[in-house]
Amino acid sequence: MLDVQLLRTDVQAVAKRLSTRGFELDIARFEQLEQERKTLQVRTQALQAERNQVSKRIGQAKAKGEDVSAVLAEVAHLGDELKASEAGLERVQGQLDELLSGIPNVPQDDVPIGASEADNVERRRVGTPRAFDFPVVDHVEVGERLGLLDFARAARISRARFVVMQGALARLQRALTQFMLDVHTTRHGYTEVYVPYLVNADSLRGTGQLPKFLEDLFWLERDELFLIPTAEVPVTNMVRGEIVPLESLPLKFVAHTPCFRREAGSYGKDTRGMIRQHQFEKVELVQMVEPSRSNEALEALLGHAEGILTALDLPYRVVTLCTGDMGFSSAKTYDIEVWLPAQNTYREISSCSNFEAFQARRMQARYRSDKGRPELLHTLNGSGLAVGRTLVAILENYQNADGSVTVPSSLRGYLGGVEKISAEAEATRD
RNA sequence: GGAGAGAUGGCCGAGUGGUCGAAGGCGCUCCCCUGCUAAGGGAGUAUAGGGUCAAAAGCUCUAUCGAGGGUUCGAAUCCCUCUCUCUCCGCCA
Repeated sequence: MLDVQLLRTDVQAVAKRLSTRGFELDIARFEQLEQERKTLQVRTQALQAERNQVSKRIGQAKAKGEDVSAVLAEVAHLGDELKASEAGLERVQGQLDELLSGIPNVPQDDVPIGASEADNVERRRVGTPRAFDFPVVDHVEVGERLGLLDFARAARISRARFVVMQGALARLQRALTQFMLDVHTTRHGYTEVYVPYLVNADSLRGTGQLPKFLEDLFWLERDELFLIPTAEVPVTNMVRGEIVPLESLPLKFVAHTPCFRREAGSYGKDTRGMIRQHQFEKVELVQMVEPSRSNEALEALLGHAEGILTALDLPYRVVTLCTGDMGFSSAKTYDIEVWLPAQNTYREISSCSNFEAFQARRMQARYRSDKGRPELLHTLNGSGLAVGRTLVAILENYQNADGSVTVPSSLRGYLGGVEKISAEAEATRD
């Protein structure tokens, strides 16, 4: 949520900046609601003040044993008037909140302006895609030939966009998760947290998934809970409604969770394979920092995510998302895209964003500044990394002509020293 | 799931219809005193929003005693619903 003060003082400038991301702010409506709000609030508060004063007088009079019927008659009219005024204010405030919570974050000045993915700006490429001397196959074929990846059964158990993995592949996913968590906790200074996978609506409002993106969520209506679409939701909401001491900053959390997404509106996209699933594993990095530090924190966080890819020796590139492609709550986002040889392209494997105070304002997540005043935190997060897609990248980039998959050296310790996953090894294992 | 008890400021804790944003204590900040330390004295110490103002300061108003609703001229206090915590029983990983 944007600072309403900002809109009051310079709505034109805000609207202009929002238009760069394809959002048209209804200025007339905002100004009209603000006008109404102001009138109603002033009137309501004046009536409340009057009521309070009279009530106080009644109390004093009664204490002295005086007759209060005259004063009571005086306030008789107040009740209905106040009630009507309060109701009006509440209605307008509600409309204002609705308008406000539907406005996306304002992009930072250095975010490239553009309409879509096509206008994102590549920032750097790291690693060289491997040259294959045999026809590469995609991860689905790699996994199915090994007998370790099964979409048909998953569909029977559940429905489309789910997967069953077994044997060395299931273990490889677990190894990846462990590896990522270990790197972030021991080398990058994050505190590992374990969090709920079912969250309430307030948490989703806090990080900006609600009210706009209900369609993308799995919703357990009976229990008024939602399956998390990302660990960002429970982890960021750890500080909702809190005022954290300055000394505790920056807060750096890493969490491994499954993520659940309905993928409404993406029916034709990525229907094959594990790229787009209703359920996938992710290791998420979240930071809460002082406002002046959030941009350097974003660069650092991006580096932490990249560290996983370099350790796995997977080629990738970093792109700065343009205004039109950024997420609703973000002020600046970098995507990391990993090389997928079978698609002959780079695909998103991490998204690192600075939300500035946008989420913190919704959550009322604050810290006590050196001036002693509570101020809104800046929140950031990024995948470090999407485990499922990392698995895809390994299967494709590390595939061999004989159908086996080499295990990246940094993961071997997590797999009991196994160097290669092959059909034969699977057939002979205990 | 059943029975009971509770939720007040950074913390402890008083407050069962009136001058209560809330006694008292602890903690914290500033000042004074004390040649160190200890002790003592004084002042201050929630959050959000509105109005005034170019802005800030200041002044002023409103809201908030777990959350939401209700009764009342007036609610921390009475009523209803919900959430959470604790104790006992049951069940369970």
